[in-house]
Amino acid sequence: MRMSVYFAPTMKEAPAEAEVPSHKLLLRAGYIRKLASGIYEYLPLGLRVLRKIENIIRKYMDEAGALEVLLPILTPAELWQETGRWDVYGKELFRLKDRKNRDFALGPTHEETITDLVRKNIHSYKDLPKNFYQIQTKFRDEARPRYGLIRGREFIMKDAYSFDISEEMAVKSYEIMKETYHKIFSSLGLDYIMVEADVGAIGGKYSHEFVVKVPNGEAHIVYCEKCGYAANVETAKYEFELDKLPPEDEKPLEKVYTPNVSSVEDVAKFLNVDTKKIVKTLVYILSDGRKVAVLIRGDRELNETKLINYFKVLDCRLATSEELKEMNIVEGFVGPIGLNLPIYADISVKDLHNFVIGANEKDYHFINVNIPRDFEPIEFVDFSTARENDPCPVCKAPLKETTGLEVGHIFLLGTKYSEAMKAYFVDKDGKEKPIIMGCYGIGVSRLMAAAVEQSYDENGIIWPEEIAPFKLMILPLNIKDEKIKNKAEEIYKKALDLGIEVLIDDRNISAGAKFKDADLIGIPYRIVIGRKLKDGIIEFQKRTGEKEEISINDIDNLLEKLK
RNA sequence: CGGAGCGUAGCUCAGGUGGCAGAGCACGUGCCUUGGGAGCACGGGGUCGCAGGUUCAAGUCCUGCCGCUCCGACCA
Repeated sequence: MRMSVYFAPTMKEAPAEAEVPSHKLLLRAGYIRKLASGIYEYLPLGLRVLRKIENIIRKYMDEAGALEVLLPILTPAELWQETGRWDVYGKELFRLKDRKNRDFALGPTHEETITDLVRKNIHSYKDLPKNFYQIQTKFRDEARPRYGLIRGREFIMKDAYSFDISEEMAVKSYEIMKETYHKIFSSLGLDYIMVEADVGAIGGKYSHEFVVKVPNGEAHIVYCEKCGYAANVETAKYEFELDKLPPEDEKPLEKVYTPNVSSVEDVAKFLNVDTKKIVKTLVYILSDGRKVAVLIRGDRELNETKLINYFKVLDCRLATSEELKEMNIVEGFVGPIGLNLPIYADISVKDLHNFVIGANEKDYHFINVNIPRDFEPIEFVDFSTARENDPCPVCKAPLKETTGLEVGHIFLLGTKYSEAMKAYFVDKDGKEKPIIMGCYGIGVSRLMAAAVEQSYDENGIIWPEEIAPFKLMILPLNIKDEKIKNKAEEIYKKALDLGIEVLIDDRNISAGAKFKDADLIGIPYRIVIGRKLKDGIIEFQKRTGEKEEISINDIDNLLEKLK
């Protein structure tokens, strides 16, 4: 491709609205443009990257035996009503009406549609297993689109759905997808990690996330370098046995005056005790209306996902100041003794001695509290958010913490959708049974951003070779110099003949501008043809920084290597 | 959805107390230049987000709306 006729509008400055590196660079380098919040146009360069990513995904999905389909984006409300998600999905679901006033939704995901296809066309165990996938635009009316391609309202996703005759076979399908995802993400040239994940609202038995490691990512994960354990902090087990304080003799319970001292830090300072000996009492309202008190050691953070899962509710939240007042609870001095609420405790509170709690009275705390002498929780449960240096739940080595971007998520769904939508098959024994499902997503457009987040410098993008829009860029520094121009054209033609994806900057602009644009766009390899041509020398550069001067006689060898 | 901020040329932004719409970059033409976003000259480009109000006069003050971004909640 020739830059002189291409469309890659670069910008010296990033638009003020762009905050994160991938957003700024993809805009500046002419890969994308914004149409509206969370809605982007893919320019020629951007589309090439998308296609590269898609093709890698396709290759491994096909290899795994998955069958590519293309489902409608526009889906009738009836399907969503069947599974109840028309109501549950909420405002995130883009809804619209047709001319006859019928309700439709723009597909945010396609469990309903694919299950409908399967129930209408697959009836026997002989037709199973099946795995269908598609690469398609998805719509979610996000409350807060952000970070460019990372969280959009319209985005491109690969979604796949497996259908099996038994739990055992479904697990097998799941494992095949897990392997396939490993192949895909390593082929994309990305530094990623697979972690255990929460199943979330989509439901199901278990789930893994594939997370590209980037600084300041949205996903918080802990992992063990020793044994390979890795999990989202939402779901990572807290191994408290190794985090316990040494046993102590019980001291007599005492109420102490702690004027205006309520936060854990303040109480620790005021009473001169370790935050590990202070116990926070949090009052939560569950989505089914229940109110509970949850105790957790002062140095730990409560994990609401674990709370939701334990109480088997959809959601939970901390009680507001007003609600506490209505319950006659003294905010800032809440404690389990004399509290008229069901009391649950995080395992961090177990075997804790002589600790501090609120006295349910303004400006007072109890010290030297002991379980079960002074009160007894209903149950000790793992409610803690895992964090760096916690012992690994598998091998006890200290965990590492990192952040990343979730780019893939796989779920073993079970029969949630097949039962709701009556997707049954007749088994060998003649009995009708629900099909066991799995679903598997990859954020294609988000991957494009994730790749940039992982690999860039102050001058621009540094694409992994696997997904770069072009492999080679040729820079004739002075197009008015016939010799330079002709040599560049000659190399360009050779590269094309060899099937190398090559971009030549044949524009009549200054050398500096060509270098700046080339750095910004981030093509992995570069041949620079300038002054030294008269000595028979051209330069071969990698976007990562290495440069070497080579003789024009070695060009054929060089191109052969790039093939 | 809660909190904060912003909206003036394609982009980045300046335009105290109300008084002729601005700069740099980008764009066009010409000259010159070609190893890190060169220089000179000339030129084109605006519904100052929208609507209403106050005023002799509004980019500027007031009200409402819209859009965009950030923090949080949410997020298969």
